[in-house]
Amino acid sequence: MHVSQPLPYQQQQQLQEQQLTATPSSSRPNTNSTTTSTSNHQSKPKPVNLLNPNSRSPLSYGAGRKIKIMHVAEKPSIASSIAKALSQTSNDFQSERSLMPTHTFTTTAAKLPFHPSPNCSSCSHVVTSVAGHVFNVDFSDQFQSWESCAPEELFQAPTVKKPTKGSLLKHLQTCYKNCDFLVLWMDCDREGENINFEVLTVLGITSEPGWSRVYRAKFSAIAESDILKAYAALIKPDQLQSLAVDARQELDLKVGCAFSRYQTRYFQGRYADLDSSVISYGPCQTPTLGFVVQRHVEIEMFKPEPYWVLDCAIIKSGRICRALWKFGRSFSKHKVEEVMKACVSPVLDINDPDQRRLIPNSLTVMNVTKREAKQGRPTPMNTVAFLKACSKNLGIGPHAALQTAERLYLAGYLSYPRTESSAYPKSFDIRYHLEQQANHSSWGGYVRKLLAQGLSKGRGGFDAGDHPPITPCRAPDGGLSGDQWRVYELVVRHFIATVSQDAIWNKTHVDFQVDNVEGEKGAFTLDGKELVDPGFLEILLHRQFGEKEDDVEGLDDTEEKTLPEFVIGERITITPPTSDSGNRSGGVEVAQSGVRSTISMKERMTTPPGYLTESDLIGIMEREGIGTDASIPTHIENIMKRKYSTLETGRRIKPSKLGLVLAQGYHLIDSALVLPVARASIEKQCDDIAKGLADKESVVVKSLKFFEEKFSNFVSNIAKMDVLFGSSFTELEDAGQAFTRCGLTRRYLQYISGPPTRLYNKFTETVYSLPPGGIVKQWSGKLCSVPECNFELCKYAVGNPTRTFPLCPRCYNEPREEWGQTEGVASENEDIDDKKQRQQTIAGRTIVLNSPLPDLHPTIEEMTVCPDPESGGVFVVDVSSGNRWSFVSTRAPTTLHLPKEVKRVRVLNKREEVTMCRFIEVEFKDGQSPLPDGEPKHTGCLIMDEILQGLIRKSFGSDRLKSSGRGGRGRGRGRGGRGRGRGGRGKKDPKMSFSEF
DNA sequence: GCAAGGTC
Repeated sequence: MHVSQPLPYQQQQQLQEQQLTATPSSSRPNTNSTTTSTSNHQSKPKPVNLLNPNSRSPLSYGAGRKIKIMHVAEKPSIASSIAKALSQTSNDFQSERSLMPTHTFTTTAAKLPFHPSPNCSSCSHVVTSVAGHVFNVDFSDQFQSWESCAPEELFQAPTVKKPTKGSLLKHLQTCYKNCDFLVLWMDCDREGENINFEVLTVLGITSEPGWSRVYRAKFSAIAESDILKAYAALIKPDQLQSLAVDARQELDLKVGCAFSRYQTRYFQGRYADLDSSVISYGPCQTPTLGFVVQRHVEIEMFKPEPYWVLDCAIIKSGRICRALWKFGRSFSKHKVEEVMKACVSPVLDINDPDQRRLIPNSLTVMNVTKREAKQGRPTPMNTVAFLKACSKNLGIGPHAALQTAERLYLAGYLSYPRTESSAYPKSFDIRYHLEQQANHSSWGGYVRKLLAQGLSKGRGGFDAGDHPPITPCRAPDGGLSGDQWRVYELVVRHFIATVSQDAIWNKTHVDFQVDNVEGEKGAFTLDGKELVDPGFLEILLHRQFGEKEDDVEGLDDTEEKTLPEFVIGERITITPPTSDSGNRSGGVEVAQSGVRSTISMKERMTTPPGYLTESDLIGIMEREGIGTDASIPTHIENIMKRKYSTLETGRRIKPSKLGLVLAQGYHLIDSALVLPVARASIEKQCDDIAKGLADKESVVVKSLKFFEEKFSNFVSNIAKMDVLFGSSFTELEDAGQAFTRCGLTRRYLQYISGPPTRLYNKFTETVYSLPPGGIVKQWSGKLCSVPECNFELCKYAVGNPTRTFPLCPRCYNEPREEWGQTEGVASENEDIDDKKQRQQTIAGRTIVLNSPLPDLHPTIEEMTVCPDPESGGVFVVDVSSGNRWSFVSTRAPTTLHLPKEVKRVRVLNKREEVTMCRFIEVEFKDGQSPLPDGEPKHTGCLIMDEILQGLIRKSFGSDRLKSSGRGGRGRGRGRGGRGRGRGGRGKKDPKMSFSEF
């Protein structure tokens, strides 16, 4: 048999590079070496039949020697469970807290056999983890900008996978060094399987010989025994499931972004007061909005109608009990009147021999049943139940609840908060977790009692396998307060309740029948209940947790209601209502025994349903398959953030004007866009991939075509939605104030305060967006220096201290390549997390902290006094109208201050011969020239002229709008990374020196 | 300025 040797690290790197170079350049990213093309990820070069893992047996690999195995889990907590379980027999266990906690240890083949290499002598293990997905799917750089293409082109645009954290790739590659085998321990679901293949991509294992030494551990719980069992029965990663996720990712991205870009552009180009920076669309967020709007429509459509009921009051033993009319209610007043008349009319006394005497009618007790009823203890909580409970009982929204639970999890107080399981796994040590709670001042006593008398088994629910239900796993210790404490207490009490006794009620049910009215029309019932044993109710603060026992109706609260004794056959006189006492049926004899009843008719109105509560919405989303336990809070948060809906009292969600017109607009054009079916169809297609019934490529092609058609239909019918917008929002031409002049029409542009802020020319119907973050003001009437542009310039003031730059509305929106970029080029390996840290955003939009015009834009060039080597930008004259002159860097919060004696600064056309920098002319205020000879003016190049340098004081601001405490820009991200010589800002001599030039 | 899905 062929025995393959492990690939040394360098060779693995080469292999990966070869694979990357083998991909067509058109679909490859051009800059980032860690980026791989989606379409080629996992599929090229052609691996040795991935679907037939046994195509090459590794059994004799490593025979007789020590082998090294790398294990990768989806999150650090699982990695540590795995390490703990596998290292039981080892005595060299070590944990290292690097980027991801990494555990190493050695085991012998005798004590812990590794089946893929049964004849090795021993195994050295390295166990580490990722943190969810390693890559994020996005469009390639050329399709990032909204200006880069028409939205419909996004359907066919190439996608790339960008690392969420670049340093993680290095970490994994380092750990894999010299490893013979790789065992993947991601969560056992589709996403986990996809992450498996992401790790394989990172390690460059896309073909033999690496593939034959890759295994997947399939575990259904994270107890030691489950881990060992999975380790003993390793399988191969399932590429089909992973491909299903790839397909889902691509579809979500393309459909979401195409619709979002299109409708944002369309409506923001027409209406001024949408109050949302982006009009997003998504296969989860839009149906979520749809549910909220649907309820609104139900409420709006609701017409209250009068209905009538019979109200029966039974007075016995000095108490009044209200019996329910078995018939329910009727919308016919006349019918109810007739029944009531029959009920209260006197009847012939059958005991009267003459059959002439009238006596009042009676109710007869037909039946009295008493029985014991159990109210079942609650089911263990999964994420969805937890989120509902937090919203309902604590008034904490799903987003905040999950965040809080996550913090509690990381601090060790709670088990993993994202779980589908609502039943304790067999291996879960309930008693152990309960004992941790036995000393608490509020519930310790109850817990001790419970431990002594014995626990009940967890009731109902479903064990999804990967995580137990949400449970406390650390004793309360005074370290918690506020919402963290409230959430913790809720989980603890609920946990205790799940293993407590059921509550036991004594329930009484009494049936009454009006003597001469047959059937339900003449039937009334009375229910009472007494708590015999509170069981779990004693520990719960929030009685909503109590679950109804199936066969007990009306036990949805814990109120006791005792009834007087009734005996079968007992007859109760019906007294006519006092209002009718004027015509008491001609001297009817009324029984005065103290037991009597009245029957009266009540008019009521039907009432509309309320708006959906968060809890309702979570329930609907779960039922309709919109989002996952982990993502449901995000989708709800999303429709709030985008101003599609608002949170009202009682944690009810009401659609906004914008949300309403969107959802109703989709209904007018194509209901499928707002119903859960779009999501369902994506899911269905992906299911087929996972099951091997369809191949990924053709599913993606087919689905894209499907959504592309939906998109084009949407575009051609957008007018239908626009009508709704028109009646709800202000059109741009009716909004805003005259601001600066357009260079094309010489008419004033209107300033739309937004969000987003923008300028609008109603004659050309053109929208000019403005940079977000700073303040845009009118200026002097000076025109843009670009030939033929002629737009009036504005001022853009940003940062602290404020720097003010010129801004041409048109050039900002239509930049030319020759002017260069406004954003410093990111460091070579910048990943998504780095980028997030570097950027500040307002409502999702990146704040423009520097000059909005590029440095080579003619207007900027005219004002440029010298380069700013530290940032790669240039210094320009600050255009604020204050009386102090300064030069500001276009790419960093750096300012060169001129003294207050300076009256005016002019940038001349003349350039210095060596530095090519422009000469500047400084003019001093009358009699205030600091120059030795009192010269009123001085001209020179800022870099070469010592007098000018002597005048200048340099200051550094903060890059951040809000002070973050860290200050500074972190790593140098200047263009090309040059000019890092100066460092240590603020500590330097404030007088600037250009000697380094 | 865009999605949804992992998780930190």
